[in-house]
Amino acid sequence: MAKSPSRKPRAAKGAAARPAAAKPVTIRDVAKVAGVSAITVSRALARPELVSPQTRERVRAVVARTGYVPNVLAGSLRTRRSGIIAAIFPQVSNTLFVEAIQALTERLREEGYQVLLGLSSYERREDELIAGILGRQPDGILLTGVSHAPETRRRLIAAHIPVVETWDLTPSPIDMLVGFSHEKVGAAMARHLLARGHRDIGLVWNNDARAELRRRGFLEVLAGSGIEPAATCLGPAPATFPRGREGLAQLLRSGKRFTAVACSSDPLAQGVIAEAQDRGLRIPGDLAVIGFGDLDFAAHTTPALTTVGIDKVAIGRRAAEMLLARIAGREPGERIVDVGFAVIERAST
Amino acid sequence: MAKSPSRKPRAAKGAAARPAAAKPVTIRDVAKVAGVSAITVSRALARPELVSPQTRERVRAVVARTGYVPNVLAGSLRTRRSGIIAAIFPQVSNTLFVEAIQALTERLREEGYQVLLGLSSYERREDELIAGILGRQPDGILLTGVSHAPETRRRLIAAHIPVVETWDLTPSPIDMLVGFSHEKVGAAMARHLLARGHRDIGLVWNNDARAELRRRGFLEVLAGSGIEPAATCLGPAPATFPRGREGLAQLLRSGKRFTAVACSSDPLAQGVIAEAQDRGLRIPGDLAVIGFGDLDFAAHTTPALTTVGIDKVAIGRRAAEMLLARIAGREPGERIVDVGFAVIERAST
DNA sequence: CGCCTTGATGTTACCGTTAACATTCGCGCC
DNA sequence: GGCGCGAATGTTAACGGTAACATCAAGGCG
Repeated sequence: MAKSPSRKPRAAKGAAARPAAAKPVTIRDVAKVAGVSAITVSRALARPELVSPQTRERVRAVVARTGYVPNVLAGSLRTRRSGIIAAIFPQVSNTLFVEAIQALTERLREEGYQVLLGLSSYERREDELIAGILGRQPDGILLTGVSHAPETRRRLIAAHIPVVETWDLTPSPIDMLVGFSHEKVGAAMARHLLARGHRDIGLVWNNDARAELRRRGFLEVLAGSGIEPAATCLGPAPATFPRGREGLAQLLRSGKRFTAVACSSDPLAQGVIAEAQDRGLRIPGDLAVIGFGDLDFAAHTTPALTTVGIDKVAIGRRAAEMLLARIAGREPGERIVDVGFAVIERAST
Repeated sequence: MAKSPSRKPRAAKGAAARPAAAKPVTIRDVAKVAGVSAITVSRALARPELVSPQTRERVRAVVARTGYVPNVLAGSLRTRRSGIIAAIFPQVSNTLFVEAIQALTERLREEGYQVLLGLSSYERREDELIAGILGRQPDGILLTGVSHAPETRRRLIAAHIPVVETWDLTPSPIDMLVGFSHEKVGAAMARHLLARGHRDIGLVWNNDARAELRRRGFLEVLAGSGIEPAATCLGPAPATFPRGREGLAQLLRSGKRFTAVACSSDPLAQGVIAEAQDRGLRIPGDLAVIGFGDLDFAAHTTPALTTVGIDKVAIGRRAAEMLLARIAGREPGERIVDVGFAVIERAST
């Protein structure tokens, strides 16, 4: 059997005239030039207070001159600290996540950690992704959501590193948790609409795991008043403006009557409003609309959007703090943090 | 040496009842259990075709049973291949970037590479960020933009790894390049408005480096017709819906007359439209609006937004291809790729 | 039948850094 | 003057893989 032609891991030496990747400068090269031992260079860079000022200066000069860049991989291997925190998100197209990522990254960078972002677009990829990432010896892991394959759980526990789950609540996290109750959010949205006198309610929703929790909370409250939603349009993530338009169009096509539409996220709500206005419906007169997320535009649409606000930055920062605490050997104040949420009443309902 | 064979002296501080981080399973542990040498385990996992089926199976079983996770750091140190591609972006809140990131990540993952995302929110951080990342021995780097500190250039060249710059063009990239001409985009936007008969034009723009290039192209074309913009509102990134509203409000406060507004990005344009409609202006009758980016909502606003479309996915994927080619020792087809753009005429102009 | 080839596996050393322990030296103090 | 001590620096040996080369048995072939 001839060798597969597709795989070519060992390319020939390639373009002959290539620079040939000069052997990189190592700590020993620097040491030799500076007339000290390797360990002294290491100290001068990592723990300068252990080295005399003159030596420190001499080493720094040589480093600058030679362009020495320490090989973090080698250092990590020896110290067993990679300086990497892995963060797994289902998507970065979701503005909510983005803000949390930014806060997390910022805080961790202050402490010298780098964030390795893993995108698990599809549920079943999460395990594979995490398996690959654990080999990189992260010092901590942040997960989005609380439902993970049992295999994933096992792996993470076996890895003996701090784990923070986010964006949701559960009484039994793998390790630590910072999030809020999506069911309560859904319930609050429903209560808000009921309080406004709505009885005929449509849903434009998407079907990711956490949105489904919000929907459950929403439906339970409705059911408590003996109400079923008039119509529901359920689509796949991500939730976008055009999907919101299409969602309302579908609800209207159903022929059912409704005076309010609840949406699983603000872009959907924005789309619903646009579609409604195009059809001459007045908001909130003819149709009330409520969203989720309080994204930047929510306060500035016409009419301004009633929605549910989440402190995304707090999630990112708290998660960072908890990981840092654990890494440092301290116990985090609480293992489970509920950041809560707030219904923000604006003009659209 | 009468040293006790016991391991961990264990810092006296930690919680007494903690698991004490059992020593992780190494390749030698697996080898011992499977009754083979370490290198055979290594081969069974990384290049199974070199190992007999029986051995392969035996090793796999032991790996599964012990939960062995190869230490990628150690492997990378020896092979000098980290399997990491670093990608530096100024922000992830920009949808354009997000789509490119996603395409890049996807393609690279197919080849077994992991993307290390670096966020250089502030210009001056880029160098620092890259310095830190180079120590992780990435196999390639993607940069956003083409203007970098000289120190950064030097470092990257010294690192002897493939570099792709993106989102812009320059005749002298560090290594490879895939982007488009922002000046031409600006010029095309201006030409579009001029062709529609507009002579009094306002700008709602933001001031990141590439937006400035688009503005320059825009102004040059106007100047070619002896025109200056009626008014300009220049704000900091990121470009958001509320900033668009505020932008138009400012232009109107200036008292200048204008029949069209050009925006440096679609969210700004959407905000401008919202503000205009709130003030009873008809679009495009009283005011024409053009944006940039062709984000998902652009085709679905009312009226639909005239904008400039960029093939973000192509940027991500081409960049990935170029890096992969270089890593494999092949020359990329072209070192400089212009993905172009297209003015998409819709109802708002 | 001996030589060469191929496939399967093993041995050794090394990747670049730093933990752990060792050494040296100067200085204060009894 | 001897001792202890801390500051500055050095030596050695990992960390956990895999490249490079070595070994060995089984077969092909003139």
